[in-house]
Amino acid sequence: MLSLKKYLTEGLLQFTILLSLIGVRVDVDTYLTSQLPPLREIILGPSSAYTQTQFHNLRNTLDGYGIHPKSIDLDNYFTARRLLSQVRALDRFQVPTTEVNAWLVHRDPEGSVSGSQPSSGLALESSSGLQDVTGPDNGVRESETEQGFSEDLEDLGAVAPPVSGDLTKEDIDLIDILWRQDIDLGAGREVFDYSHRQKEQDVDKELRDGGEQANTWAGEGAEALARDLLVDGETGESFPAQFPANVASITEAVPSESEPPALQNSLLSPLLTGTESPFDLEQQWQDLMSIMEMQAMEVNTSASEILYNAPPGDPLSTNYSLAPNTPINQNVSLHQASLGGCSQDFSLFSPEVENLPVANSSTLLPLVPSNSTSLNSTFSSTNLAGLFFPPQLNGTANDTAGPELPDPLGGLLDEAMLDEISLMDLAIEEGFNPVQASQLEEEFDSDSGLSLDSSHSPSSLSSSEGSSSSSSSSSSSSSASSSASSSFSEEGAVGYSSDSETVDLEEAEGAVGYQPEYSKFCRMSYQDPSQLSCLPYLEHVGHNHTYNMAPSALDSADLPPPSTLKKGSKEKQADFLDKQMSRDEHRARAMKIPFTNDKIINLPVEEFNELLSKYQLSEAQLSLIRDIRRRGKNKMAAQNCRKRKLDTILNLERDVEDLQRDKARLLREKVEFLRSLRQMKQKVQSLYQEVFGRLRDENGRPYSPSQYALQYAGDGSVLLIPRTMADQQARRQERKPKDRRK
DNA sequence: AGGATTTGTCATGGA
DNA sequence: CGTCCATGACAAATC
Repeated sequence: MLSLKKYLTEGLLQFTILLSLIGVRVDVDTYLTSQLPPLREIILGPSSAYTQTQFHNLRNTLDGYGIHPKSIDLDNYFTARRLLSQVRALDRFQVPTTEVNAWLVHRDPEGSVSGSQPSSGLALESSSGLQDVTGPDNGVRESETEQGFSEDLEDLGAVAPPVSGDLTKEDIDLIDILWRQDIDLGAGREVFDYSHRQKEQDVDKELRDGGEQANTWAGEGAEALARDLLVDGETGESFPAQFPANVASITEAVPSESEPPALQNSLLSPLLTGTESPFDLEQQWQDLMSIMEMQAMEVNTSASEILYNAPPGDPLSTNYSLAPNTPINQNVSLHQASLGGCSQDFSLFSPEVENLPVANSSTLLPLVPSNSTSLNSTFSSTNLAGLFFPPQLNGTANDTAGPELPDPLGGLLDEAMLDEISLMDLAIEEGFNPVQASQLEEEFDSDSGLSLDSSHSPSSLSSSEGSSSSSSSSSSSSSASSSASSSFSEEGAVGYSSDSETVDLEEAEGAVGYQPEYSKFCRMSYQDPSQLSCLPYLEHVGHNHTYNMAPSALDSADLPPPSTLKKGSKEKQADFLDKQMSRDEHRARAMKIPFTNDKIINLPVEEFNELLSKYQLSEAQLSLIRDIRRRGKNKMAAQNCRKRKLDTILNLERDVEDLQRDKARLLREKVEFLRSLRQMKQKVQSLYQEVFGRLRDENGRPYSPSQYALQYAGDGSVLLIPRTMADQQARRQERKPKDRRK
């Protein structure tokens, strides 16, 4: 039965922690404060809450070596520590959300930049990037955007934020997912802008010059593309069969770029390097922002030259310098914008271009001529690839390719972030209501972690009480353990006399006995006089809860009734001292016990027996002495026990508060995260539509959204594929996550 | 007077 | 087996 109690207490505590953190719906505070019988009774109830829990065991086995196992204060300390660590562990478990949230806050287009991060300019860039995205006149603003781009580079370099070194894998995964959205989108868009313009020119020339389009591209540094174009036999679409040869020439301009084909890598590289410490999220975001900026500007050689002239030591410059030069497929050059990333730093993709699956599948229209063999492995390592980017083009497909194309991004987002979103949605639908969210936001705007305490149980002690309790507990243990050797006043009340006999006797005169108001201040500090320090002037007050008990038969002989009316001060003093004495002390005096109750009680057994042997004591005396010892020890034990109970309750209270704080914080973070996610989704969708709308087939006609869809491949390329194929791939892709989840 | 709280005590069980 | 300790339960003292 006892073990069951212990189990219940401990288990329920943990269960409470879990409930409050897992189930948003479970409100521990409600259970505790609303007096719902079951939980409250179990946790705080008269029996189980007071039951000694496994704290001892935990402490002794984990980190309690060398410490007296029965020290109350240590109970408090270790319990608090253990529970706190649990909470923090849970918090750490939630870190992904936290980290991502912080990151996303910066990209808030409204410029709601968290104060803790120094990238104030970033939000502005973000907004401008958005404007560019939606702006109808991207091409017109060529020059200014160009300038802005270079400025951006400087800014980005200046704002490079500190690296958050302890990102967990979940962090990185989530970040990468979000990163991919924007990167891919921004990339695709930027390329499309360029492609679009190119297209318009080239189409005209094609009509005029026939097969001389390659020459047309020479000026743009893209002549090789035309060479490599393949014509899809089914659709008639032209697509690059392999990576453009001109990339090499472009990369030459990059100081530290050694591998020419690394251009394509830049799209994914920021993500892939998420696991690499030196690359921080802020940087990634800045990259993304800059890419978005780039999409509004004209990509031409002059711009590239400017960029390339950036100091070689500037990593940002080198990173971004690649983007303008991106070779562009005349049909669909989605990938170029995505190459704005840091190819130099993250040349993860092998230069050797594996033959695209596209080549095998004639129906596929690879928008990006590049594909990398190392991509799949790299991505699988980040756990992202599977989610977001199907390893191979024909091997996987997104949900995007719905028959009626309404949400082309659905696949990108819904599938890629299936896990996260579903979890969050679940949480939102089940346990999270907007009212709560807004409340949370309001509460946390005040930056007060304790804002939830308004609903706190009235029984909760004030912090001062708690602190006094804990401080008292620390000193009481020493008292309990060392009191054996300390002198004990025979006149003082057993258990809470001062450690000085003379002080007790002489100064107790001014004491007024039990004073409840003081006892409340010095709660739980009755055992050790030193604990009265919270009220120094009470130090000498014998905190004796003297009973006005009727003298027992033994006492009656010797003890004058307290009501004896002798006016002398001596009498008064004796009277008072009598009152101060405990029953056992009266008895001891009555029986003429030759030593103090303090010794009787606190002496070790050997010394105690030694002491007894020194005197010739009657059987009654011996019996009384043993009773006194037993009762005295039990009294202290009872005090310790009650103190422990109280500490346990206080700890539980504190734990509940902590959990409430954590829960509220997590909820707030979730809200912010979802908000950012929503914005991202919208942005991605608009970009997708814009990109798709700018696509033209070889005849200059736009693709029908009902027949084609853009697909994001695992290597960062974007493909234009027929809907039917997209459907198939989507179906195939649906099964994968389930398998993986097993 | 009576409820609530504090404290001491006893019985019991585990170490 | 004796001792010590923890704790539930009870009662007295006190507020």
